Amino acid sequence: MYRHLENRLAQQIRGFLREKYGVELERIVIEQPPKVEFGEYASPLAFDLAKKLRKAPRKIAEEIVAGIGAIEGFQKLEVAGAGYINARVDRGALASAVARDEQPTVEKPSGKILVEHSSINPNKAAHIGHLRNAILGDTFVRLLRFVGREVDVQNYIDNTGVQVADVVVGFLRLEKKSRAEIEQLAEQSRFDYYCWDLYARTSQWYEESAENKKVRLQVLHEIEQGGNETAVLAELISTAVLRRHLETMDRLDIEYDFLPRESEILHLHFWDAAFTKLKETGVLTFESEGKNKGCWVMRRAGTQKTSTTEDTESTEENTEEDTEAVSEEDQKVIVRSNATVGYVGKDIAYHMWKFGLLGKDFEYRKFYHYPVTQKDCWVSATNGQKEHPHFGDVAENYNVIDVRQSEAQETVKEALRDLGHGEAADRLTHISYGMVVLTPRCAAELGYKLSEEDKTRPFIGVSGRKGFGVKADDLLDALIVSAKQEVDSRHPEREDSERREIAEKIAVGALRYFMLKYTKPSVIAFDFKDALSFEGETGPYAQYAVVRATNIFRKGGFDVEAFSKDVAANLSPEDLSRFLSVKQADDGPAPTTDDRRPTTGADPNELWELWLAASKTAYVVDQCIATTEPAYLAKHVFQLAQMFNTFYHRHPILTELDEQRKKFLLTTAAVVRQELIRALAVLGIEVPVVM
RNA sequence: GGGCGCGUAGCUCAGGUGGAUAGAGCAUCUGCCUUCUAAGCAGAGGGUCGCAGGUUCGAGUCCUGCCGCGCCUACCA
Repeated sequence: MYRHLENRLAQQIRGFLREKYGVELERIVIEQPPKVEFGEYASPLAFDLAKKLRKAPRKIAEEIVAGIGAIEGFQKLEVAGAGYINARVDRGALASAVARDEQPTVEKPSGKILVEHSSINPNKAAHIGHLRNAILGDTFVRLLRFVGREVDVQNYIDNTGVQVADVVVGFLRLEKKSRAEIEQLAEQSRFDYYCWDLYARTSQWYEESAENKKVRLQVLHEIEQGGNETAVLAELISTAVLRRHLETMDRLDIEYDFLPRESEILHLHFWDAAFTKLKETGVLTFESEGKNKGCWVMRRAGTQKTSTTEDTESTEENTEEDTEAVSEEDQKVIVRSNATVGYVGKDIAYHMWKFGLLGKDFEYRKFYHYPVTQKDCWVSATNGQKEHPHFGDVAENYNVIDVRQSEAQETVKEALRDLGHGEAADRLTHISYGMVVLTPRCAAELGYKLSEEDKTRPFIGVSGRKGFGVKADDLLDALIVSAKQEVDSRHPEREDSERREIAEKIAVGALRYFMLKYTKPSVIAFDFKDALSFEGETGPYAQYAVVRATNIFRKGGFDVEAFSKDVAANLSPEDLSRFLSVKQADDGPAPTTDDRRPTTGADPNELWELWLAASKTAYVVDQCIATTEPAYLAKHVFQLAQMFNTFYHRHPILTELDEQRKKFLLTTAAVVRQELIRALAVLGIEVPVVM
């Protein structure tokens, strides 16, 4: 609603400027005033116009305000300071729209969106770094679905890489396990933990001798080739670990639709198809000498083309070596001299498939059934089921991958562009985010021995290879234990199973919020103290605000859901306006409020701020999508909860004597509660019945 | 060397396309549970926004140069 009004205001101003001054501004800058006393919107555009029109800003602002006329939904415009134009909305009308839950229809682009996230190597337990990825990705999916987009969630599984080979080596060489024994272990509830340790041990074992490292290459080769016992073991292990990852993420309400695996990219010859096209179009060039002799290489993303095919006429600058050559520095090897393709190459093929440009498709079979939502997650296969959903062929693609992959992502885009699919490249977005690292203190708490060098560092990187890191399930378990203690002491009368369920929701709320409150570029220095906190800017804080709102209704003998279903029925826009508008008492000082007993003379602005914040959710969601930054919504949820808590303290509702006012306060609580529940759901956070 | 990112309160972080008095949380200190649950509220202290220039009515925000930190820069995935 808030967004809607802003657009209307901007349009109106634009039209007026065109008519009155003949000026066309590409952007009408509208911002949110620092205080609600200044109105709901403010524009400094008179300052910009001052130069163009050679008039004082204040004068321009006055002319605009005087000449623009009435705007639907707005009370008036006014000039402030040296030339600000402040706009005041019709509070009753906006509040009424919020209460009616009016969502102005906005046209949305058509086409399916593919969000790829998680992509955890299936050779060990998921850790906190993977949590950030999955939570960021899942929240982005929820944001898109909130605005009505159709989304497919994919989780790319690299099941043929060295990481998997390492665990296979561990089982065969270090543990000397038989296939039957491995099968039995794979049945264990936390097989991924077993692999975590084994992977670290194997990595260490490689350091012992060059001989050991050779084993790794041999095993890797066998896996890639397929059709042998080693490949079967790799499949067995990676599938079991993958299943564990899905279980772990399901604990956080994170689901996937499709799991494309590298083994199928290989066996269904995706690369061959891509390679042909890449050669035809000259995207890849063969190096016949130099450092990369015998390789097929590509120009590194971001580097300049040295030769130009058409548009420019820089022939005079062409020197002999310049013809099609890319300097070695700027080369990215795609196909190695031994004719094997690197990971970027496979990624290019995969992305061609995503946009329906490869001319090939996976085969599919059901892999995992989500017990709660009853949905199925599909996996790629070489001979799949006949009936399956249609994946791929999407209009847009967002990849959630940490910042270290930025260059590789750019290379993929560059390849698409050079293949002549510029529009696909433009619709491929890398959602890049910073690493989750351990503070030295945290690493010490976990019992890791730090090298002298590490001790001087500000933080320690998580490393699966070294076994450094906090496992996702461990963190979640710790959060549940901590929440459970609190729930036990607060609600001893409830069943243990119910208390457990409540604790789980709190734990998930805490964890998801923790990962979302940092903006993407920020490196998260993980610390148990912060992550395990349920106070202040946390998920449980917002959940608690909702529970409190619910309690008002319960104690008052109202049915919240029934009341919330038709909140608007309680009050007319005029009633709302009466409670939310400041009496036009000529610019005197704002009435001072007594914090203790403000029941009668409350500041309408303070209540209005709460309603206004509640109206901004859709606006914030749009912003999150446009900037691929879910943290804004997390921030918004916290601010709304914070304002609600203040409101809650300042206005005892059930003891309110004025019936009309009581109804208004209840309506306020219902509206904010509803809005918080909705916004929390977009963050993937549910609210428990009690806390 | 090149590319990307970061540097704001003791700590962890917000500060959309330059705008009104730079904000939260944690930690510290002081109050508030016979009240709709204190996972809360009210208040206090705490800032040369890394440094130096520049652009202009106006810079935490934009430009340049430094300083410090991280990541990427493999015929590993």
